[in-house]
Amino acid sequence: MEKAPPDPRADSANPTRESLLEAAEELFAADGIERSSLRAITRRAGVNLAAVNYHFGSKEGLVRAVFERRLEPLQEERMRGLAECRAGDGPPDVECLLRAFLEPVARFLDRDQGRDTGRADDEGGGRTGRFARLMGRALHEPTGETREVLMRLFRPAVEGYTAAFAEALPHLSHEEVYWRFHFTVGTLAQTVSLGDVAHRFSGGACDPGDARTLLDHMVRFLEAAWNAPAAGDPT
Amino acid sequence: MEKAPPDPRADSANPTRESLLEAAEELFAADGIERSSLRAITRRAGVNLAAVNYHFGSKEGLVRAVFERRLEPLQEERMRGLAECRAGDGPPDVECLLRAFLEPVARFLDRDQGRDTGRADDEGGGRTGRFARLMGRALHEPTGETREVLMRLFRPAVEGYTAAFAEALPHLSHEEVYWRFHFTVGTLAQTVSLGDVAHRFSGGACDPGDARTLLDHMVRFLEAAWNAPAAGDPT
DNA sequence: CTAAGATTCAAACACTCGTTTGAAACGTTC
DNA sequence: GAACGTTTCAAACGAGTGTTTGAATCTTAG
Repeated sequence: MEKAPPDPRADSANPTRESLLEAAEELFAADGIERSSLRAITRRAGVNLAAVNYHFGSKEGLVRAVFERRLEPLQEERMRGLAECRAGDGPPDVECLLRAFLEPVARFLDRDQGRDTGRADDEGGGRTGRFARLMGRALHEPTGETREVLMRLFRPAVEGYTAAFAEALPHLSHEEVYWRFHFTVGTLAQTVSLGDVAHRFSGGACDPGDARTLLDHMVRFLEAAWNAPAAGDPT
Repeated sequence: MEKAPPDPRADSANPTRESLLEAAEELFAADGIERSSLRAITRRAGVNLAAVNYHFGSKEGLVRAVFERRLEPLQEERMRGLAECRAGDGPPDVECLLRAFLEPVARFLDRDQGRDTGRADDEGGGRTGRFARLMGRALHEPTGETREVLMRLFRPAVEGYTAAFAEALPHLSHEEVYWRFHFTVGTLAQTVSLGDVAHRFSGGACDPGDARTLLDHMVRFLEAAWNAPAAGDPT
């Protein structure tokens, strides 16, 4: 209230804002949010230190903007995919739901983000996309406000998809649907943020940069998991 | 090399060491490693600020000690469980492997840690066990050396269990076994460190403090997932 | 051209961090 | 009880943090 950032139109048009978001995303993904100092971010972005507080109000505001820039379109895409899975008459299909939920993230896993980062891939990242690692990591950073931002951004998709899964698998209890959805998110988060660990442990057999193959692995794994018998079911 | 900490015998007998490990574990779990300052830790432990550097050499040494204290027995327990699953003649059973791998962690989820912490359960922590949350979070903290410590502690279990899963499901490729194991760890990590999110999103239906029920949910989910058809398999 | 507003900049501020220091207190052994 | 090594303590150090400030610069309109 007392110090709203001066964003008259926080659109794309501002080069300083954009380079800050780019640099912050890179460093957040590489070193974590807390370890990335504003001095390092502004140096990388080639702008003055005070620009962060001028354009975003605070470091927290920058963090929020970084997440919103990526997560809002991602969640919208998820909601569109959910609507498509519901296009038919009967209950939605489990595989369709899984693909609609996972695919927008898998796209981030590809070496290049599909975004206009200017230079192709500088030394900054590892084997997987920058924002992919950042997203997986962000869930586990307990910073109070960041967590609230993520919850707010995720909530519509969580509610929409759990409802759809409940329709697709009507024999599952409310509790079980939520646990299985939680497990699904865990599978995704682990893969997205720690794919390089799988690469190392597997001796190179697992390539987290091959988004298509990885997505197929995940869908096959999770589809069978969702179709597991319910709690009291003796099958 | 040049400044080895003076641990002649780093055993349990030292009260300052012990209170430091306790306080550090609590704060690391609650606020994250980086956000927990040595001043806050030593204040909570009721010891002098310099005690950390005296007993552990550095903050990094304290972090390492916190993880080793819990993870070494946990991994040993996992290895014992793995040996039990292999007691029979045929290939090991998938459910047996899952329970042997997950159960030692699920124990940490219970409100009381089941460990000899002296007092039963002090106020520390939220709905799930302290160390449980810390473990899930630690995987995602990119601190260079902490990560190496965790990799070293986890490696034997990873190798042992992936080999056992490969025997249990011989139709799976090397790559697929590692990915599915990776997904399994993700499911566990998410549950362990973000169980309260599931609690919130589910409107209270999911209780991450009920370790037994939760373990059953996970095993049922993951067993079906492991039994999913292989990559090229048209079933 | 000039006045007004938006943006950038170097410098400083107030603070916290992990670590170090050197003296005090402690416990043990001769 | 004196001497010793171990452990604790208050205080400070130097470096790094996010943020603020006020003047300089750029942009745009009257």
